[in-house]
Amino acid sequence: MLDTMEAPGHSRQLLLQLNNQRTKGFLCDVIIVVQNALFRAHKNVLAASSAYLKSLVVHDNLLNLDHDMVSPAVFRLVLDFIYTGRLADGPEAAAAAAVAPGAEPSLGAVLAAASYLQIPDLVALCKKRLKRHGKYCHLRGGGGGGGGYAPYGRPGRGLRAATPVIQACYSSPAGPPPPPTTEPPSGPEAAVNTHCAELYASGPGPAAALCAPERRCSPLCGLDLSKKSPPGSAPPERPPGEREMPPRPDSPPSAGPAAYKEPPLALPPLPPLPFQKLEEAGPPPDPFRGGGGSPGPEPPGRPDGPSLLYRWMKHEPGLGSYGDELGRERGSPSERCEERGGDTAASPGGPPLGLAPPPRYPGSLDGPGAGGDGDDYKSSSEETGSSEDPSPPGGHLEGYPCPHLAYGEPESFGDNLYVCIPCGKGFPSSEQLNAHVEAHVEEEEALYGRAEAAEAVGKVSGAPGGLGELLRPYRCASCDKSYKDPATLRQHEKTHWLTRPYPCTICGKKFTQRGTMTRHMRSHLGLKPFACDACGMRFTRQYRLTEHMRIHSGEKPYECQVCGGKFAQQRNLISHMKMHAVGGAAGAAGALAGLGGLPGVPGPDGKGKLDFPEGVFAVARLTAEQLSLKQQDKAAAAELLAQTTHFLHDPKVALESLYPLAKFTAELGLSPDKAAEVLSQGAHLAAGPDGRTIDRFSPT
DNA sequence: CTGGGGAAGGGGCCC
DNA sequence: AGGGCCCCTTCCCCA
Repeated sequence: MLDTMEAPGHSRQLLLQLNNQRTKGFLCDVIIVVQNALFRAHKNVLAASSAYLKSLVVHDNLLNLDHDMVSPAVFRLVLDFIYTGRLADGPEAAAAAAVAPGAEPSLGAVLAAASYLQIPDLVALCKKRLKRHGKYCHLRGGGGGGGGYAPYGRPGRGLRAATPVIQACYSSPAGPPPPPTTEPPSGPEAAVNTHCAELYASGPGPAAALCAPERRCSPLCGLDLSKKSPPGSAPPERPPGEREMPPRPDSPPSAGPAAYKEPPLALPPLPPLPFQKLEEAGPPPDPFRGGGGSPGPEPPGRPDGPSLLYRWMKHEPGLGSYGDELGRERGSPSERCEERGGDTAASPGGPPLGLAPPPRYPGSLDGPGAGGDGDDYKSSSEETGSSEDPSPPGGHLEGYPCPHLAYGEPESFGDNLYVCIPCGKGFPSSEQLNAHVEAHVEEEEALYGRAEAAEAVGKVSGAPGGLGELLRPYRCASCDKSYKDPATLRQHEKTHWLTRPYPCTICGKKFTQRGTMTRHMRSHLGLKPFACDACGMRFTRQYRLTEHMRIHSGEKPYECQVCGGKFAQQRNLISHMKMHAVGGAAGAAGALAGLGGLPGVPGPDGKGKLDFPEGVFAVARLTAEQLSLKQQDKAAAAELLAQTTHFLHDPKVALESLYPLAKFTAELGLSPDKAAEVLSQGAHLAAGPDGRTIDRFSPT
């Protein structure tokens, strides 16, 4: 039997590694949202440290802490304590204050947070320190009124006016917070980015300023995904008596996204509200903060959402600095990777550097909304496996210019630490990567040069393409699609890239367009700037709100041409038509085609009225002629055939599905028999001599 | 249990 | 960058 032996310092070393990984975001599987700050951490570590967090991480990958209970600055200290066992003091706190004046958290606030989060060790530590300062008794004895913790006003370093809830929190450490007695912090302390593992949503305070690149607060910082609420889309006023929505005494403070959801009556048990604070922190005014409880006007000089987002994009390693900025910022990936390269010490026990396959997306970080998109992930990985993938054998990160972008931890690239996003090739030096990127730029220029040349030729000679070519002169070399302007073409061409240039920093999913990525990020963060005036429901997109408003107006502009059913959403009409298609392909085809005949209702291709191939009309004419129909029936027959677009592709199906056409043919004035005759003859004509369907007819 | 409808979330892509 | 629209998908409710 082996004697039990203990490696000295093992636990400390382990904690060191965990903290190291946290600061790099490596294997972080949970995001904690505190007001407008986001912290990344490990569920296991949180669960092992805090009973409260343990209860939350089981269910969510995104936790929202009540910032009345924990300010971002305080939570940073708490998180540091969890991962180090030390409570920052002295220089660190002073540094925090220097960076964000007023952000220096008070010991009382830390104690309150520790109590709130149920971290006994930290509670004990705070108490001990407070006693040492002779202040603990004050805290305990404080009154309930606002500013009741005046004893901590500004007693000294590390102690400043704390959050209004210290006392209440302290008195009920395990419970959820009572309603705040004063304004929640909205000042600079609301956004203190002092750690690498944080990123920020928008909000008052100098979050963006704190994220200056020189602070090297990457990988995550300065994220603003808020969005201006459109005029007239302001969140609705709540009914009297509901203006304040204090945390429910029986629920964790993160509960309650439905807090702004009307009506309160039929509400199911309130699900957690992971993002409410983020929404509040965003530009749109939120009446749910209460009339008198609004955060107040934004501090002057605060960067607006887009600019903040822009800055984040610009400074974020690997994020958004590619694509259009391919040439301009191509040095960035190198620098990032240099930084990352230095991180390799973070995993000394790990495998030696070597080409490793790209990491799978951390499933636990899929976050809300990722569920239905598994195929996207699949396709993404399929890209990697594509035969056209220029990646070297063994593969390397596709679209991971600098792996700490998403995960913070160095990946294994072998010597090729410098990775080109578009093609995924790795290079051993930034210079080589730059040279390679240069080639991409030249390719682009050559491409657009060709497009312009082609345009010029087309204009002069009236070459193939005619009007279309003139209207959309910028043609994609990969798929022959053409566009009006080079920017759109450039945008489109990214869809052909093997690697997508815009990865999500939370889940790693990659996108071809920055806008899509930021929209995706909003879904992670639950930012829903578009509110329905009628019911208060909020949406991530204006279009969704427009769609939603039809529920209230009763407008159902989309009508089924088969059964007359009306729909408020076009997508539901389309799915409805598929149901018809199950029962009769021709009927569905006719009905779908019929959409094209409805003003304002786009056809199944979604591009407006259908453009029937001239061949269809040719068949219709021939059919009508051969059947010797009456003149008006000829027109009806032609219309019938024209509407039945599937006819040309599968006449057999069309013939077998005549019945669903009955309604339509009746409207045309054709008897079912006559309609069947028309279709039958049309099918005969539409089929080639060998029985195959003729897809294209030349106009006669 | 199943199918259909209503409503909504999310991604792609063009303008 | 943002808006808009299309498509796919999911969830929920109800018959």
